[in-house]
Amino acid sequence: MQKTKRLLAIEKIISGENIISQEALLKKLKGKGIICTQATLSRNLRQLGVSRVPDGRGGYRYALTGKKEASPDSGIRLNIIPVIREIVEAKGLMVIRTLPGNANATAYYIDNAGRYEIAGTIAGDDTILVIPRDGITLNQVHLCLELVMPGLHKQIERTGTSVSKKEKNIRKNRSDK
Amino acid sequence: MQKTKRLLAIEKIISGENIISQEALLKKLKGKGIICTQATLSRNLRQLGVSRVPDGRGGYRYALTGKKEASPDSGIRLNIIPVIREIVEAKGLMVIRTLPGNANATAYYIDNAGRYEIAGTIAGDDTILVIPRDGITLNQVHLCLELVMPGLHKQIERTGTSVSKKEKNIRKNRSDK
DNA sequence: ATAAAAAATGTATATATTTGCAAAAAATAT
DNA sequence: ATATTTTTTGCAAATATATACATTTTTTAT
Repeated sequence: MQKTKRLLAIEKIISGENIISQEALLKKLKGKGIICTQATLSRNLRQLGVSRVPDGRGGYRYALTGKKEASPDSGIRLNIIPVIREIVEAKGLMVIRTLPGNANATAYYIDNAGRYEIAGTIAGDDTILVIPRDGITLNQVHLCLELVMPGLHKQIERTGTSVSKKEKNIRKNRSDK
Repeated sequence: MQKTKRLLAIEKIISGENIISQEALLKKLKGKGIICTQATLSRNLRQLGVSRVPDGRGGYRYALTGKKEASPDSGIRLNIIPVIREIVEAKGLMVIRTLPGNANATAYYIDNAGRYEIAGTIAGDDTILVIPRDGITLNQVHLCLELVMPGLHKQIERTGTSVSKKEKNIRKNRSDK
């Protein structure tokens, strides 16, 4: 997808250079062969959690805030799903089983998505505990994970609930905002 | 000077409420008898290092960035506190987020305090799950942690639940600087 | 493969924020 | 106290960013 590539490029540029406006970023991207409009950039920046912060010298620059610095390799994004073996719900929590040794990387990935729905994750060797915030249903967490890792549920066995049409609606509303 | 008073009021408002635009802030100030134009506000915000950050839910809010919190009173500061970034309550549990790699040491520290209120802790890389004993409220756990790490809540953002009276006081004191 | 639904994008425009400039207020010097 | 310099402010205008809407592209379902 074109968007993913652009998002990664934006993260990279912003964490490495002094970008003072969306127009400036637009040009940098152009230099990399990535072309879009300022409007798209505006939307992408919001999505990435990028904000315009005072640089302490009377000006402004764009910076990644709230979320972690650009993840070095993007490859993990595509490979993250195959290591997930099972998703189990219990006690209002979600337990994700992964291939041995893969829990941490996966949890790290989930954390990095910076989703509000997820209070936090804890990873052992092959198990991740996902703790939803109060007021967040497990279905919402599923949707959230699906957003973070598109295609996830198609591949993974899910124990404990079933996905309904209602869920789809929730999802729709979410992304509409 | 009028300006100083305004700057302080701005900080206070922004750290306590969800401000989504300069216009909104303008009104809040007006409610406190502080009147100025949006242009002045713009200048003040830059001076304060306040920026407009994506709120993760499709909107924006103003937030203090790049500013260290005032660390006034107590001389005794356990160096464990600075690694704690956030405390979230969820599902009757408490999730403590730390700087990467610091969860274990912190959890160990908490365990060693030997508090009855805490059934146990589980730590990943940057997240600790604190499990209260049955019959123990999260507020009790907070108090407990405060005992173990005096000054903790003054420094840490707490999210996930409605705020108790006791806590409001803590917050109040905090923003009063 | 085709239809249906959802997501992404550009255009034009609305909204929000910043800034040049002149006036007013505050601080400093005489 | 008065003049001089510096800082702060409002106004109006410039600039920057966000968004409604229509359209295209991508994804998902049949």
